[in-house]
Amino acid sequence: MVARTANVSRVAVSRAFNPHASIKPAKRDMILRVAQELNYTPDRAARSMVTGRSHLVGVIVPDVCSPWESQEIDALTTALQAEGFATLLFKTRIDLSMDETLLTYMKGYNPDSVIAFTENVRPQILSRVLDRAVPIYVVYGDDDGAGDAPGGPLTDRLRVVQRTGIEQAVALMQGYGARRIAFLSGVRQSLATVEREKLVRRVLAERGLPPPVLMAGDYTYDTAYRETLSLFRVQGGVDAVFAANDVGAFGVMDALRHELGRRVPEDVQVVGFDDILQAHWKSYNLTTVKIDLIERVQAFVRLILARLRNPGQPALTETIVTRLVVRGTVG
Amino acid sequence: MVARTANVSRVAVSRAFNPHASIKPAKRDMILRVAQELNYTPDRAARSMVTGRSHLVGVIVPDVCSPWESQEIDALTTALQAEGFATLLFKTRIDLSMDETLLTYMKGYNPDSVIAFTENVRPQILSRVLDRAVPIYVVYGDDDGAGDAPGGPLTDRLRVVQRTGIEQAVALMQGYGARRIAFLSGVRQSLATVEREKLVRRVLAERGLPPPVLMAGDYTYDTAYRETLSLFRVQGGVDAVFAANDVGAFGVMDALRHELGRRVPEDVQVVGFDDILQAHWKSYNLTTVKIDLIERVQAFVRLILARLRNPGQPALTETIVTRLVVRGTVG
DNA sequence: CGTCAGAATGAACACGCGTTCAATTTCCGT
DNA sequence: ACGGAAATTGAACGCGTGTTCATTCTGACG
Repeated sequence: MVARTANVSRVAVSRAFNPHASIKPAKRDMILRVAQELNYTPDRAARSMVTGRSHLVGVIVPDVCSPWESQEIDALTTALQAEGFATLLFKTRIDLSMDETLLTYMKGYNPDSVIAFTENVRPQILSRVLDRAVPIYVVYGDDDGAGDAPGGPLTDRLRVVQRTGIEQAVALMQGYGARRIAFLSGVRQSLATVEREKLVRRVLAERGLPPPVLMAGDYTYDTAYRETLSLFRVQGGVDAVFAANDVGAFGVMDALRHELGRRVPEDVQVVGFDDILQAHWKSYNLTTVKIDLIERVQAFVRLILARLRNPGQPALTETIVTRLVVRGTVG
Repeated sequence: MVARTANVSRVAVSRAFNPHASIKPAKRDMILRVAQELNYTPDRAARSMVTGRSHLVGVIVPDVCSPWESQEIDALTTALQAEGFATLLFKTRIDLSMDETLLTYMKGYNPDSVIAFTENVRPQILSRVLDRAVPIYVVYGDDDGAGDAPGGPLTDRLRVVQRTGIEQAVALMQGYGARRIAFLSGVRQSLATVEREKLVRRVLAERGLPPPVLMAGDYTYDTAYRETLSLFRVQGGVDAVFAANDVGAFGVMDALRHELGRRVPEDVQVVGFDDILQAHWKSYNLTTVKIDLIERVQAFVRLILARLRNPGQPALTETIVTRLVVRGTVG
């Protein structure tokens, strides 16, 4: 024990490690020096029992492999680490089903906050299972459907405005002559993809274009590849494909180029969604709707810190806006 | 409190949640039912204080974005979750420098085990900072350099045999006529890449081939792209490129095809390392040396469980073997 | 030198749990 | 019905902290 070695009380050691505690500077320095020699660190578990702060942030993700999610986790972990938090990572099943067992399991670790990238879990469930942590919910719709009802569960929100980027994308495609546009969806259960499809349909209608040809994807490369083959072998006249994510767009492009003999963008235009790092790889050079990762992660951190600073305050909302990044797959 | 609601002692509640405890089945069921209604879960922090088990596994990674690492984290998290552990994720700086501050920081969470994918941190440091957890160290060399000295720090090891896959790769390239082979390295500080380069040099010599032309990479696409341009614009006669990782191989291929007008594999052969999910994408269809992710993760979990079952036992070692996956970038 | 406010100190307590141990109950065989 | 072994129970304790509160020390001012 550090206290005995330094000939001080155990309380003094505690104070030495807490910046706001009242202790004589010389004494603090001495204790910290002894602690370092003894390789002592305050036990976070014991500390969290008395402070009620675990300094853990639970992150629930369906698929860490996905470039978009891994890049988000990377940025988030970096940002959290800078603020003194650690990332506690959990995985749901690939179909986005959020097992209530998993939430109960996570609750045991007493995270200070929870971020669920699995959009299909209702905030009601999240709030019911977790007691102390206020979950952060990512909202894609204009109507958020998260149940703002007073007396309802307290949930902070990050709203992603998808309409801006989608409008720019459709305008660009139309400007280069696209008329018959297909939409490759993501996993059906994903609220993000449902909203993307709805917006694409709406924007196309507003611009006097026919409704989108629907392709049933699941965010993966392989499914996008197969769907593209079966669509273009049967149906002609599709000028452009709007994919619900970048990886899906890659699958579309590879099927078009390497199996169907079509050129991108000369024969078929392709637009993706997310702007993952791979989107600028020369083999794809993808024009895509960007969700700014830095902005998004900073918004998460702001929400977490604000909520922890004042746990009782009403629901918080941050908003980020998408925009089109123009590269080489349109026009 | 559950105990009061169910009219039992607090001890009974504890026993109800511990499978090996002695309690009448009917009583346990009743308590668990009441607990569920009250949304009660044993606090892991409090539990870890008395059991000495946190059920946390610290994972230290330089770059979650990298496909290889994200895929490994994904598989590892799934496997750990199945065994009742949670992944505690930490990020080092991109240059692989393992900050001792980070380790001290992590120590506070009291992880049951630590896996460091940052290969340049010496086990001595890892062991000195962490007290309870026995770290797992990934070893790529034939001579492991981890300091097996008795009295040295206790460290479990996962040995990756890289020679097998490298021999197969070189044999295949040579079989298709390659003679002058370049090697694109990874980050200089990475022990994995140092060993890969050493082995490539050795295998080339054994097969009567000239030593490799060295390209200084850092595992990223962009650097690989640039290095390829500067190499092939100056020096002719390079038949093939052996990249230290798949993403680097992608950069090489894109530079060759989209900027230098060379065909792969007709003009230049390319081989990668890792076999990430993207390696089978049609734009690349990369022939690569596979490190089997499932085997690797299972080995990690075996090491963790074995060590926890018997904390005092001598150092454990698991071994996995690489092999070539033949696709379309050679021959 | 005396006084008093503010800073510094340490004893006691609580956080929520698993475990030990002695006391009590249950169960089986006769 | 009885004895004894086995199963079950609950009080007390400790894990390593931060915090409260009463006490002691420090230093400045009159």
